[in-house]
Amino acid sequence: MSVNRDVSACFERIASLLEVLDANGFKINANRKVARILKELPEDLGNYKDDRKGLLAIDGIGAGSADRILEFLQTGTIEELDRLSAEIPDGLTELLDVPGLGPKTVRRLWQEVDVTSIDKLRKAISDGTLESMPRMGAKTIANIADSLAFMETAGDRLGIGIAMPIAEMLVARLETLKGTRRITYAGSLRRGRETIGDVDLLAVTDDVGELAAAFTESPEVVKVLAKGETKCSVRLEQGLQIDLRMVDEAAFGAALMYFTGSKEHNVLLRERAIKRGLRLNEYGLFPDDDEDGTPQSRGIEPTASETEAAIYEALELPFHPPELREERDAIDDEPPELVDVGSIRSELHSHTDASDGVMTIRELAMEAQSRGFHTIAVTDHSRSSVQANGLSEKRLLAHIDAIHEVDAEIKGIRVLAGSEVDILADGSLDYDDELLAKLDVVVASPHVALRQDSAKATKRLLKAIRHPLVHIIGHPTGRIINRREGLSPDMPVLVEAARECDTALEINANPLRLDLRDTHVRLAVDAGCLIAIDTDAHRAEDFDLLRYGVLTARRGCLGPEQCINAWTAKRLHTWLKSKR
DNA sequence: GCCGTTTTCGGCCCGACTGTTTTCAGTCG
Repeated sequence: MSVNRDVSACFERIASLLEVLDANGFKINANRKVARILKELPEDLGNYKDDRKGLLAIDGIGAGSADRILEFLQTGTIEELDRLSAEIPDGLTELLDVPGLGPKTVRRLWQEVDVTSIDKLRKAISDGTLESMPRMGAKTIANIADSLAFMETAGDRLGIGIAMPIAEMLVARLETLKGTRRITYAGSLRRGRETIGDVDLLAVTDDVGELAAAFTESPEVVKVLAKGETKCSVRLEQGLQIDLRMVDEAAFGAALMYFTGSKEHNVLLRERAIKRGLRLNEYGLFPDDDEDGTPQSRGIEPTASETEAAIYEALELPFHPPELREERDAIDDEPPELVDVGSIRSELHSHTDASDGVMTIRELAMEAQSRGFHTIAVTDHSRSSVQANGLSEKRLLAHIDAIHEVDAEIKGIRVLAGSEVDILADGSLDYDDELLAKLDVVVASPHVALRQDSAKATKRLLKAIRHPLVHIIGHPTGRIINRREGLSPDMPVLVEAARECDTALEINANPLRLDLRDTHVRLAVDAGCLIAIDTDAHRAEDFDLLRYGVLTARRGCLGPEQCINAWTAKRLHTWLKSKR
């Protein structure tokens, strides 16, 4: 799949180069859109080598892009990219990554003072060259210097597992202010994306001054980026940017919709509004009278504004849950029924102190019961996972007995004996079939050889999927977000085999993993696969991670029918036994 | 560059904030 990434990077670079050259903005956007599409594409672009028609069938890819993709697949390069690169100094586009520097400024830096890289920019600040430019005052220069310093320490986008608790902490604190009537988070966090660039908070308050002050003076704030009548922005210690927008109660729905995004979803909604003689902005959906100035500033009554549902309805569209507001989600498609945290009734992947967890079997079972589950599967590591204290065959046999004892003791929940069995590099499993057959649940997961090539990974996982004693493939790619790419198997092939063999694919809910990822879930759901959502709990509080898995599932359109954790005990146990 | 339930040409979302300059351009989301 790295070819997807490579081609996507080419289009992103073409867009940046065009931007600095002051090309047509729509052309720039079109190239950037193609870059996004290719980055998210769950199938390997290599499959399109002889399939121009297939490329053209993808929304957003036209003849020009299709030809350039094919050109890259055949020659390893794109002539247009080489040509544009030759026109522009090498380091110039990296200047676009400096917060506050846009294409216009970068172009001026290049042409007026020969600043063509971040290093040269630093020098131009320190030696005073920048001050000589028109429209380049002391504040602007100080902001650029600050951005450069920030870039040195800033890392990747934050994982949702870090950003969500921060957002919830801020919401809980600002909620207690006297004037605050409502406050919630929006943005990519509300859409449940696996990583978060910045956090958007939306509030209704009777006292703008109080809320703005409390927000910008929060102890975690290291820099106030903006502080206006309706919008404040700050940066926290972790490098995370938080935007706070304050709106009128009557416009809350429109604002929530607007700040939840995605940007691309908003654009589609606005275009829809225009076609219907309406105008949509963060203040509401208004009749468009073609006059100058914003409708809200001219006292025009909105057609809808108080709730998101009212706006979708007025646009004659089905309501879209936040998780289905990405660029890939068609706006006129009726969203299917989705799983939610309340519909999850079992946990099928968990660890005890027999391997690398901290709970005893009994503690684990009691915790699962307190969460309202009808079934908990105890799935400690297998013998090859030495670092995780994996169980030898002998220890596993004793463990199975211990699990059965607890199952007999505790009423109200079924405690199943299972194992998280390593899928070895060649696709074979870490225990022999005779032992696997004694287990109620087999979760087979890759833990080693996670850098093997795509073809080998596909073969390896196929073998595990087709193994008649395997119920679930745990964290199928083994990726760790921002840290390890993991395997890149041919997903369409895997999901097809999983459907045929009635083997479930796991969404590992740990926010560091979220594996399957959302686009893979969508592929698996469309193929008719069974999906498990498991927390991979090692300690009691890990059960709280379930929500991240559910968000990912929802982004992949997973409904309760295809999610084995949402099934009744009877149905789940019948399915488990069908593999015995 | 892409797209079509008015279009194969002519459109392509909308507003807030900052900084620098007196009316707005640039950036961001």
